[in-house]
Amino acid sequence: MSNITQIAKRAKVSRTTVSRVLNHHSYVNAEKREAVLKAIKELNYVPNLNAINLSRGKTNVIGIIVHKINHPYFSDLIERIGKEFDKHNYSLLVHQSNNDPKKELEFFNMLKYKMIDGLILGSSVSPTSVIDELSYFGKIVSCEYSKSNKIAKVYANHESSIKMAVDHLRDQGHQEIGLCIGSPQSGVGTTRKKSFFNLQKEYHLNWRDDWYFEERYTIEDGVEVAKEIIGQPSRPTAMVVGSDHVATGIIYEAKKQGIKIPEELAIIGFGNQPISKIVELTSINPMIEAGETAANLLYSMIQNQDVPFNNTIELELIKRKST
Amino acid sequence: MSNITQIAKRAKVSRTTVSRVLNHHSYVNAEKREAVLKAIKELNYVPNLNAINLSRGKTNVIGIIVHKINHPYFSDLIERIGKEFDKHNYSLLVHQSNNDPKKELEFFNMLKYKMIDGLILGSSVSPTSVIDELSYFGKIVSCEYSKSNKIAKVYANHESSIKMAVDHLRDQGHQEIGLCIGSPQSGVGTTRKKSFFNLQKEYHLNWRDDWYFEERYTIEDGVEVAKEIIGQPSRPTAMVVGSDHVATGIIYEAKKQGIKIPEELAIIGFGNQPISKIVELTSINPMIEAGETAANLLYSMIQNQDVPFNNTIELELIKRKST
DNA sequence: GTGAAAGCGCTAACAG
DNA sequence: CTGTTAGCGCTTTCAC
Repeated sequence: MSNITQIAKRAKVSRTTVSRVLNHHSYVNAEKREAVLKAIKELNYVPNLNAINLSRGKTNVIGIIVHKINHPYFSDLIERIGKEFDKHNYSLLVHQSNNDPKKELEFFNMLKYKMIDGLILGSSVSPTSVIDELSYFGKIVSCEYSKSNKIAKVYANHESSIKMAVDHLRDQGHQEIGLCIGSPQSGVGTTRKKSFFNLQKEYHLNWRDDWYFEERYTIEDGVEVAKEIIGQPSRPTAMVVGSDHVATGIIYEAKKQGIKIPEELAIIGFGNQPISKIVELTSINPMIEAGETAANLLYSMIQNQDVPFNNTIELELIKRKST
Repeated sequence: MSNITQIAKRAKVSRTTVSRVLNHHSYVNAEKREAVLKAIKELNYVPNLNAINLSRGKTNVIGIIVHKINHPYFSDLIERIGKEFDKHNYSLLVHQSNNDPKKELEFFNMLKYKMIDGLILGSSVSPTSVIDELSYFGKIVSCEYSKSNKIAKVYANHESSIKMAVDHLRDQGHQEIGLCIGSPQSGVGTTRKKSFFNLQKEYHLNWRDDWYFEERYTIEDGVEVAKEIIGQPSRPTAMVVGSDHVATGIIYEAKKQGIKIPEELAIIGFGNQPISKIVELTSINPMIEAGETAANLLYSMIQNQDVPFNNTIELELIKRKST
C-alpha cells in the first residue's frame, strides 16, 4: 500500500504536485504529470479517503435515519435521497432507529464526530432540545414536522390531511369512522391521532375505543386489523388508515370474509403507494416528492446556501373504489 | 471545536493521557482522569472520527451495494444486515447500482480507498476479474452466487429451485409453463433463465416465446404481465415467477379479469414474502436468512477468522392455493 | 502510570 | 508552474 510521498519520490516531484495531478488542480507540467501517473501505476497507488476526509474536513457522506429500513415508505425515501445525492457524488450512511431514542442519539454522533456532512431525519422521536443542540454540529433536514427551528423541514400538514380524509368519508355519509396509525410517538402519528380525535368530537361522530389501532405498519398488520374489526359487535363503517399497505391488508381480508368494499366498509389510506392502484384504494398523497426535496434542501445547505426551513407539502385525495 | 491537544493543555497532561481516558485504555491516575474529563466538558470536546479512522486504519463502516434500495428483497436484506452489524457498532454505507457496472465500480472504490472495512454484494453485475481484483483490498461477501473464489458467498442453488418449481407444476399436470424473471444479467437471473430452458427442453414442455418475461420487479409489473398473458391467443397454464411481488400482481390482475387461480392459471413465486401469505401464493423460500448469514460471515472475516466461502442455502417449497 | 515523538496520508496557503 | 511548510486530529510504540 503506497502513499503520496512514495509517489512523489518515485516521480521526483513534491507531494503537492502529486496531489495536484490527483485532484486535477491547476496545470502541471506535462512531463511531471506523466511521471506521476507512471509512478501511480507502478506502485498501485490508491488514495486513502480517511486522510482526504480528515484533511478536507468533510466526507461527502450524508446520514439518514429512519424508523425501519424495509418499510416501503422509508425504503422509497432512502432510494430517492440516495439517487439525488449520487448526482453530487455523495454516499449514504443509513441507520435504523426502531424509534428508539438511544439508537438515534448514537447515530447523531456521526454528525458530531464529522463522519457525515449532513443528516436527514426520515423519522425521529428525539425531543426538540436534542435536535436543536445537534443542529450546532451540522446541517439537518427533517422529513416530518419538527418544532425545532434550527433545521429545515419538509412535511405534510397531517392535520389537514386527516381532515381531508374525514371530510371525504362524511361526504359519503359515514358517521362511524375508525382510525389506524403507525407509531403514536412519532411526529406524524401524534398529529394524526390528535387531529382525528379533535374532528371526531367537533363533528359529533360516533365512537368506540376499539375502533382505534396503533403500531400497524404492514400488509399483515392490516389483515389483523380487519379481523379485529370484523369480530366487533358494532364495527365502524369506514376506516382512516395511516398507511396504504395496512389499508391493503384490511381490504384484502375484508373482501375475503365477504365484506363489501366500500359499501360495508370504506377505507382510505395515505401515500398513494403503487399497491393502492392495484387494490383500488382511495389514498391521500403528497403533491411533491419529499425525498428529492429533502435531498436538495440538504445539499443546498451543505453548500452554505440559504433555504426555506419550513416546506409544507400540499396533499391531494386520489379517489378510487375503496370509498 | 476543540481537539485533543487543547484538552491536554487545559488538563495539564499529555495528549496520550487524554487519548487513554477517551479509549478507556489502561489505568489513569484518578485526578488526571478527572481533570481530563473536566476539560472535555468545559471545551465541549467531540472526537473527530476521520482522524480516528485514519489513525486506526479502519472505519467501522461496511458497505452494501444492491440493485435497487426499495425493492422489497433488497430493503429486507439491508435491514437485516444493518441490524446484525449494529450489534458490533458498525454502520452501513448503502449504495444502489441499478445494475450499472460503472456505478458498482464507483462504489467499489469505497473499499479500495479504505472508507469501508468490508463489502457486501447484495447483487452485482461485475465480471469475476473485477471482483477478484477488488478482493485484494478487503473482505467481501456476496449474497448471490459468484464465480470468484476470493470472496465468501451465501447463495441459493437457483438451478435446483427452478427445478423444484417446474417439477411441482408438472406434478399438477402443467405442460405449458411460462417464466418471468428480473434482470437477465444478474447472477440469479442468468441461472434461472438457463435452468428453466434446460428443463423445458428436457421435459419436452410446450413453449412459446411470448411466455417469457424479464426485467419485472414490482406488483405493478405483475399486473402488466398478467394483461399480456391474458391477451395471448394461447396462454400458458402456469407461470414461474422470480419475485413474489410480481407474482402477486399477476394473481391480482388475473382474478380481476375473472381468471381462476390456480385452475386456469397457476402461479409460483420466490421468496415467501409476507404478501405471499396474503394472496395465498405458492412460493419457494430459503431456509436460512441470507442477510444475517452474510453479515456474520463478513464480521468474522473482518476479525480475520476463517470462514467457509461457499455457503449454500437450502430451499423449500411452501405450497399455497395458487398452484 | 505517564509523556515524547513518530506516525496515519493528504491538502492548501504561501512564496517563489 | 512547483516546492516548502504547516497543518487536519488522533493513536501508539517506546522509554522513563
